[in-house]
Amino acid sequence: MAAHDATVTTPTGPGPARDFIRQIVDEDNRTGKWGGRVHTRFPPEPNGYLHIGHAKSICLNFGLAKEFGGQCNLRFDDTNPAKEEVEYVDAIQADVRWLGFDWEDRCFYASNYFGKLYAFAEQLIEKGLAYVDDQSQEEIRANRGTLTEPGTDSPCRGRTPAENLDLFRRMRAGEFPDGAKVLRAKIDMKSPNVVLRDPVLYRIKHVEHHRTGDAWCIYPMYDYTHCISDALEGITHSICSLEFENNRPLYDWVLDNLPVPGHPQQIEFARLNLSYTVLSKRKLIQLVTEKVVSGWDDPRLPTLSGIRRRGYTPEAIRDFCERIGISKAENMVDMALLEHCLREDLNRRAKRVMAVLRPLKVIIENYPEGQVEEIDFPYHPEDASLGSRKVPFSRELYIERDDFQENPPKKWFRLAPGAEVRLRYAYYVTCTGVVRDPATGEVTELRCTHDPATKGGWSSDGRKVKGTLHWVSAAHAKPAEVRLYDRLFTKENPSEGKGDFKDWLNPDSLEIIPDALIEPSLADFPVGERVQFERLGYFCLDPDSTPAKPVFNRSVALKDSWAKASR
RNA sequence: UGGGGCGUCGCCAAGUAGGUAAGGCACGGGGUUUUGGUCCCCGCAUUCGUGGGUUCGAGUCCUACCGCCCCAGCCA
Repeated sequence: MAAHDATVTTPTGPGPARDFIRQIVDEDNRTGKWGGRVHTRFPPEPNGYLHIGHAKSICLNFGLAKEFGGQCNLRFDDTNPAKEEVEYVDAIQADVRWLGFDWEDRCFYASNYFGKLYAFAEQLIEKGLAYVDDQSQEEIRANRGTLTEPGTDSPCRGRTPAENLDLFRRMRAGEFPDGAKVLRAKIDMKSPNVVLRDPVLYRIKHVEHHRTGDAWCIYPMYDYTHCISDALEGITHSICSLEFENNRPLYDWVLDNLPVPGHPQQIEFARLNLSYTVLSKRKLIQLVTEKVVSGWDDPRLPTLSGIRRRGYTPEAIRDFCERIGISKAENMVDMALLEHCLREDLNRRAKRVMAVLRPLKVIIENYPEGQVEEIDFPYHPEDASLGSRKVPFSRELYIERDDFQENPPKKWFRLAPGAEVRLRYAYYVTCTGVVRDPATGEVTELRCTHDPATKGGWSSDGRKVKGTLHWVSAAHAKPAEVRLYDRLFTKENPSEGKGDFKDWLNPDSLEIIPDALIEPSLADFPVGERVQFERLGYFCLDPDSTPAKPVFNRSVALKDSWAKASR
C-alpha cells in the first residue's frame, strides 16, 4: 500500500460512498475547473408524479450540492405543453419538499427561457447552423436513414440564413399549421450517431402552455432547451440517465455554437429499477388512468405520494438512495432493501401498540367478572422517552386467531390446548378448553385460566413461557379498518419479456380487513402517525380515517422467522 | 451489419499509478429478549462475462471473442 493512503478513509469509513460522479466533482475541485463551484439541478418534466426512481436522482443532485457546499435548482422541463399540467408541478414540488430538500428561491421553468431560446435560435440561423425544413414528419423520418445507413440531406438544407430567418419568424408568428415546418440544426446527415442527423430544434404546436398560455405556437425540443437552460443557470454538473449518452454530443454542439455563459458537463448514470413494481411514467400513468389503482397516491404504487401514504418516511427513502449507490450498470434493486430501510427507521421511532386483525375470543374463567385493570404499557421497549399509556385488561379478550392452534406443530410457541403463554404485560394464561360452532366445528372461543401471581407478565417461580401474545379487551377495543399491501406484481420484472406488463399484476396486492380491533389509546393518534402493531408490522393512519372508523395502512410487515422456519 | 454504453457473490456495490476481492441487502447458524421483532456474534466470491497474452504478480495492462442495454419522436 502506498504511504499516501494514510488520510484516505477506509472502504467502511464514514461519509457517503465515492461513486464515480463524486469522484468527477472531486477532480474538478482539485483542478479548479469550476472555481470550487458545484451547481446541480433536478429537472423533471411535469407530466406525471414523482416516484422512487426520481428520489434517486433528487438525492444525488441535492445531496451532491449539499456535500460540496453548492446549490441545486429545481427546474421544470416544460417544453411539451401537450403533456404537461399544473397539477403535476404542484405535486412535484410537494414531493421534493417532503423528501427533505430545499431549492430555496431557485425554482425555474424551461418555459421562462422561451424568449432567450428563440433569440439563440435566430443566432444559429444567422451562423448558417440551423434551417427551416418543409418536409413532412414522414419524409424527415425516411431521410434520416437507418442505424446502418446514412441519411440524405433535406431539399431545404441549402436555404440561406435570410430565407431561414424569415421562415422561422413566420413560424413563430403563427402563419403555419402544426407540422408544416420545423427548425433543424445543420450538423451531419451521415453521422453514425443518429441524434446528430440534423435534429429538430423547434416544432409548431398550436397548443396552450400551462404557464405561457398562447404566447407561443412554436416550442423548443429537449435537446436544444436542456443544455441552454443548464448554461443559463450556471449549472456545473448536469446529471441525467444513461439513455441520454447518445445525446451528449448534441448537448455539447449547441453550447459550443452559442454565446452561453458556460458549458456544464453532462454526466449519465443508471436509473433505478425496483423488483416487483414498475418505475416508468408511461406505465404508472396507465395504472392510474385505467383505474387499476385508486390514484397516484395509491399505497401500492412506487410513487412518492403512494409510499408516503403507505407510511414510508423520507429518512428511510434517503437512506435507501444512499445504499443503492450510483453507477452506470443496469440494475434491478431488490425490494427487500427498501423494506429493510423502512423497518430500520420505523423500529427506532414507531410506538408499539396492540391490535388484533382476526379476533378469536378468549374468556379468562378465573378472572372476576366486571373487573378491569389498567395496565401500564411502555410505547417502546428500548426507548422510554416515547412514554407509556394505560391499557385495560378484563375477563373477556380477543387474541389473534393465528396465535392459537388446536394441533400445534413442533416448536409452536403460542397458544394450544393445555399450553401456557404470556399475554403481553398482563398475565400468564393456560388454555383449558375450546368452544366450537356446533354446525361447522370451527373454534369460536377459548377458555383459559390466568395465574394471578404473574401480574405484569412475570412469574416469580422462575418458570418460563415460550410465547408472548398481543391482545385487546373485548369490552374496550375499538373497531378499525386495516389494509394490508403486497407487491403490485407477481413477476420480478413485469416489463421484461413479451406480453403486457399488466398481465403480471398481483390480484392479492390489497387485502382489506374491515373489522380489526385496536386498543383504545389508538383512537387518539393523528393521521400520518406510524405505529407498530406488535408482532404484526408497521402501520400508518390513512387520510381516509375518521374518528369513527380509523383506517390503517400496513407499511411493511415485521420479519417473521416462524414463517421461514415452517416453510 | 452503424454508433454509444455496460458486464465483480442470489440483488446492489467498492476496487483508479498491477501486489494477491470492502460494505449493505438476502440467506444460513448461534446468543440475548415480556414482539418467533430489535440487538449481538459467526458463516457466506481461491474468484472478478470468456479465451489467450504481458508480468515474479492482473478484477485492474494488451488482445480476441461472448452477452446485455440505449439510439432511426416534430417525447423527455
